[in-house]
Amino acid sequence: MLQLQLPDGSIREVAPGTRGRDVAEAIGKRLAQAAIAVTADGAVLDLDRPLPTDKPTLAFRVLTEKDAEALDVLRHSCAHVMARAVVRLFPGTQLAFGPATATGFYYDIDSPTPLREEDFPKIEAEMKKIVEKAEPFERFERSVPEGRALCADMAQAYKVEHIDDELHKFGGLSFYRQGEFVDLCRGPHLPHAGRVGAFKLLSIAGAYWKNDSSRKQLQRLYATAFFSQKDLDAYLALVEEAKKRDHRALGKQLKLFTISPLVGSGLILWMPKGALVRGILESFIKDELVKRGYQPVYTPHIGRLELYRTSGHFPYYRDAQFPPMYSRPAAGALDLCQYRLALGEVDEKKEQAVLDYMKQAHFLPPAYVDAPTQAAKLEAVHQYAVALMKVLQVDLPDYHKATDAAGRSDALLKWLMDQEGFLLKPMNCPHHIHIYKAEPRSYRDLPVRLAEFGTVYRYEQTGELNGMTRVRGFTQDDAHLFVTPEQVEHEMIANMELVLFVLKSLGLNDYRVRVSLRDPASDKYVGDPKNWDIAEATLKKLVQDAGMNYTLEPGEAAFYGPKIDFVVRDCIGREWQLGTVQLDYNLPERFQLEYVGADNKTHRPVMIHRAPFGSMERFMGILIEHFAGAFPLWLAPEQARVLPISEKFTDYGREIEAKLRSAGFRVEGDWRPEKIGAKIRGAQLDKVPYMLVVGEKEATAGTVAVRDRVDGDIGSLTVDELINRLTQEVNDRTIRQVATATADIGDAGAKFAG
RNA sequence: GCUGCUGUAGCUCAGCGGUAGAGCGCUUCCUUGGUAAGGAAGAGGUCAUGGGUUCAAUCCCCAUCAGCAGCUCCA
Repeated sequence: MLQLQLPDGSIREVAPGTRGRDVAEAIGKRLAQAAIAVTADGAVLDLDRPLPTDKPTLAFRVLTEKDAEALDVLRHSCAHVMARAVVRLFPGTQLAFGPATATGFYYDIDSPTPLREEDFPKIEAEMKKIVEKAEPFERFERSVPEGRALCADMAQAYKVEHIDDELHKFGGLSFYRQGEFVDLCRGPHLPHAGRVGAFKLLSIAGAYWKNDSSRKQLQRLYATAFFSQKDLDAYLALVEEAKKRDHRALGKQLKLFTISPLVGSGLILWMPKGALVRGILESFIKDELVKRGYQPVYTPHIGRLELYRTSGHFPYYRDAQFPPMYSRPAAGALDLCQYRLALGEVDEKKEQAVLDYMKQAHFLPPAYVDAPTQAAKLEAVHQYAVALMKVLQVDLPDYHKATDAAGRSDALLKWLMDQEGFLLKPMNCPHHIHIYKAEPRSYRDLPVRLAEFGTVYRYEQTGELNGMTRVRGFTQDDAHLFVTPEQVEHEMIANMELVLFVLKSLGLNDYRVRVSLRDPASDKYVGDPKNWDIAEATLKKLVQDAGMNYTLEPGEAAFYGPKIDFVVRDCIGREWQLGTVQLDYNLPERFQLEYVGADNKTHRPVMIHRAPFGSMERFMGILIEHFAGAFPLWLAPEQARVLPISEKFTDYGREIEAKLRSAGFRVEGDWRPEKIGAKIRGAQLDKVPYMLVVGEKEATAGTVAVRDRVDGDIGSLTVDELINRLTQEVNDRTIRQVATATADIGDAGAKFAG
């Protein structure tokens, strides 16, 4: 017998082979009718699937529409319904993956006739027919060879490939049949399609097969489903609400920032109001840094190429940087040849990256694109380099002596190192390193903490650019700490505390902590693995000791070291890295940093990179959404607006404005010949924290009628009382209003694949 | 970068193979009012840019630029 422990704690004994549905029926008829699926020890199972017997006791629960897991089941089943409709309407469609997501589901498909959004009504109509027929989802199992043959019979090439790549490792395969539609799938599913209450197709986009950009791009059909139309409508309304908070829309409306194609995409122009907020944030953090023993420095926006060759940034992120600036034109062209030759034999993906880069730089050697092999490509580059050198009268005997790509690359690089070349700085660390190096350092000087609002430039792919959150020029509230190995832990903790202090000060309490580690399978990381081990162990210990909720994420580390990242979501559910603290044993090595220890010998310091805001641009973008544009008083670009009842009180209003301004507040007045209602509406829409209504009564009494953005009319105050109130609120950095409802449009992970 | 969609007044958007419309905003005038929209008049557009098709293109086709959604990437 099998023992089931029900949620109320009671135990129910059932025979082996009993299905979830049987138990639900035994408990009650209405429960059986409402049942969607069951859970056995947390695993969700179909109603008609026999309960597992490998353990004598199971925690058992019947899932109904009220349970969150049931919604995932519904959505996954709806994905099958959608796929079935698409296959009916577009014969020959190949199916890939179709999982439920945090807010809906998608199905990746490859159709001979690509789908378009105009097809949505047709697909939805077909889905409706399927739902109305309420056919059951029937599970059946096959051995791997049988299942593979079945998929091949159905001409589902992606399913076959997936079986060959992954699923063959498991003993058998499961399928679900619904009418004429059969799909390789792990399940679980609804008892029948009639349980799908409401659904809507949302969008269509490209997605690479198995998320690999070197593989074929499929069409991903996004949709969502709920048990009721009411829930669907509520979700869609929530999404609409959230979109109104989008920093790109609010930034425009509230005149915080703008982007001009003529200045360049991904380059933020901070308008006066946005600049004001940024300035306040900068002073806020600067004051905090000085208290914590930081030394502010300034460094230029560009640096010698050699600097970034040494740091590793230039070669490593070559195609994600603005092209280098050489004073001799020959150098620029030969630099590209060198880049190509240095890579030598490369994989398909890197090859594509090189091609793209050369295209972008308007440099494609003749015969390069058509060259059939790697060797032929290299030869084309070589011939081009020879021709260039001849025309530009560059004489490199070493180059001509070299017999292979590596030798030629070395010869070119040697020459290029002597050329004057600059790079827009992609990172601030090399500059700060040279401030460290500018004087001999003793262990007594350490930690040296150099801080700067440093603007860096990175050539992000066009498809990545996004408002203020992903840009090509941004300012980090950057600092580099040079510490002894013994100081690492203490300084790391201090910096995590600083990040937390910043987030807390702004009421950003909804973040997650990511410990970004290296991917053991990748070769992109530099430095001694031993140092990596030390660094990673240190970070793990820190977050553990701090009792933080964190996730370990291999593959997320910087190429020079692991990091602790603070990740927040925007209003439409996308995640962005804000604050970051990074531990680095590598750059000190590369730049030969030293200090003299108590033993009078030289030692190598350790570097900590950290930016509590991340970048001013991204932080501002997130902050706009966090407050829905309604900044707390200490940050509000316009803190109060004087609203005269009529033009007769303009003079009195001007007086109030002047008094508040001289008390240090950012105040404007609405002097238009409008009625008070219209002026209030304007101020509310501009999200001004305080509206100061002045008319006959106030002018006579020497007061102002204060209207609060949140609470409305709060009665009359004298100017002194008002100043006291505002001063208090600014000093406390009071946060009175935060936008809470985030529409989880983002994909927080697939629930049921297949 | 890839796939798809989009680009019309300062903003949000309608529109059509026969050289342009609304609402808001702006300017001026009237109104001088008490806590989310008073009234009237007016200004404002090379319909993203460059080619092509056509008697004729804002509309159809191509390219470029820019934006949006997603994928990939992110020091």
